[in-house]
Amino acid sequence: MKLDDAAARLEALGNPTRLKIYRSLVRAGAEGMAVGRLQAKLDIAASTLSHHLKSLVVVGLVTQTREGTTLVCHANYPLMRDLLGYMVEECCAEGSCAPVVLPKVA
Amino acid sequence: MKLDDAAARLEALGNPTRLKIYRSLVRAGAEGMAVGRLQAKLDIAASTLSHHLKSLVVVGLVTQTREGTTLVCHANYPLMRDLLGYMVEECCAEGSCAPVVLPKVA
DNA sequence: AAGGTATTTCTAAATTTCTGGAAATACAGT
DNA sequence: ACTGTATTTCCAGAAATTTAGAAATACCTT
Repeated sequence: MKLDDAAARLEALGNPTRLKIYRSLVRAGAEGMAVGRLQAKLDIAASTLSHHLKSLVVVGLVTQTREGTTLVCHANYPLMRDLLGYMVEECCAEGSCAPVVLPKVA
Repeated sequence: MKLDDAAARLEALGNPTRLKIYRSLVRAGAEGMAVGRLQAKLDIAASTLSHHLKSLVVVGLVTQTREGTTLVCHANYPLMRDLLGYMVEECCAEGSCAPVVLPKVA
């Protein structure tokens, strides 16, 4: 991962509302969560949520799949893993925040 | 760590210039790096650098110690560890980005 | 095609961020 | 006290973000 990409992803997560969105999607697990349910849960305007979701989708942290009229959102776990891996590799010193072990996905 | 604090720290790192600053400080290791050297290395205006450093200091990711007229900056490793720990705990699902092992500092 | 639900896009206003020149401050040495 | 180096603060402008109402679009059902 390039530094600029990492920064863009950190920026996407660096907003309380978007971090809540992302966390909700992580907790929703593999089945994900529809935009509408996300909106009810977080109690924000639909257009506002849509903008925030777009920010997360653009940087790849969230993916969306249509199911009829509803759009289901999913946290992109592998990308988060890569991002955390980048942070550990580039922004941690041995013996302080590292060693952080990031095992390969089976 | 609270969600709002995590978001604030991610936002601080979510800017290419600030991420470069932080990475430089990590690589500088325990002795840290003076603001002046950082400025020469990154080739940005002194006032711009000062603003970015302040952002990092405010959220606790960077600490500063005076040595005569020069200000030496240090990456706050334990806080980065906490931040990564938060991300793993709150924003990772078992078996996907987790398991990420964050051993305690000795 | 008509109607209903889900979501996005348009538009806009308030706020914040980013940048850096200029001036001010901090500290050391003479 | 004066000079010089290091850094911050003041100021300002351009650009981007955040928010959300209103209108538009997408899709399903009948």
